[in-house]
Amino acid sequence: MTYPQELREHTYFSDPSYPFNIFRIRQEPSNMGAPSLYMHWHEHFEILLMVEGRAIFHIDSKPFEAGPGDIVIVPSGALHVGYSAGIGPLHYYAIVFNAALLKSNKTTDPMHAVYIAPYLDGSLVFPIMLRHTDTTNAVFKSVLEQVIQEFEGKQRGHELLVKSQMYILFTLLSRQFMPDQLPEKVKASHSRNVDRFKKLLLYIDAHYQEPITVAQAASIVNLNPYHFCKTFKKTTGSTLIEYINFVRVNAAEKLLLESDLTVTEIAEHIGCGNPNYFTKLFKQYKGIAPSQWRKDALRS
DNA sequence: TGACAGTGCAGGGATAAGGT
DNA sequence: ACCTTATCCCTGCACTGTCA
Repeated sequence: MTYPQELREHTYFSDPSYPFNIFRIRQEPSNMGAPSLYMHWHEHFEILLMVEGRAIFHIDSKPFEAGPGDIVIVPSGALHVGYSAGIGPLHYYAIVFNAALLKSNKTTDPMHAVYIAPYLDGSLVFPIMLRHTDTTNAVFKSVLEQVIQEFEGKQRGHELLVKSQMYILFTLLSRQFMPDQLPEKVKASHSRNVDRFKKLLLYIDAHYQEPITVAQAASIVNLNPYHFCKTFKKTTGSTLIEYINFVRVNAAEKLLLESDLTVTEIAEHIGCGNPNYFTKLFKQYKGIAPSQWRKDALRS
């Protein structure tokens, strides 16, 4: 089970001069709606390549349902979260890279300035969803598969080949989509709410051990509680309580793995004083009781 | 964006049963 | 004996739909 929580603030790049990484996310058959991608944002680009199963990704307020072969492009700085949309296994790749990977060292590179730079600095954006049924999807998918193969193969010089492939991908995307840009007004309409909620999510990450009410959360983002509930759901795809519980269960997962605390102690530690309720919650999100999850995790 | 009312469910308490 | 899990029941609050 992979919850790339680490993607949010400190995506792991083994070499700072090569800001590129690929995460393979595999999720066993679970209840529809099970979270598959921790809600997060970062200054990097993220491209999701669906392999198996179906998932719903909420990216800057908008839901996108994706199936095998679909490509999801998460723009730099976008708030995003993913949920399983089926009961079968879910498998996809998350390709994460910083704009610095493709930034030209040459200050006067007109081709780079025209075709690449506008997307790196955010003045232009690609469409978020590239369906497997789109005629051009196969080309982009093929490039991504080569990137994954090269990255996983780790042969000598793979860094340069991956970088070259990403140049090809950006250029092909730019060739395809540059004439069809979204108006600036559309982009601006979402950015305000997203920025507001980033502040709140930081607060929740730091205070999930404490009770957090809707009223408190609403005051952090300067909305009244009624309007807050709707806007939060619209922006993130989940309710406030669902999100807080998800953060708590993830924290519990870490404690189960890395500490000797009892289930009761962990329940208290994550702000869930009642161990009965904690067990119920954990099972709801993970499909298995906490003690059993610990046994399975330590065995494997 | 705010307010209101109705609905649903999160969360807690109590209890019992099973496992170590 | 202690810990963990499951189940039932109740209360209060979160959430939604609607209207202004």
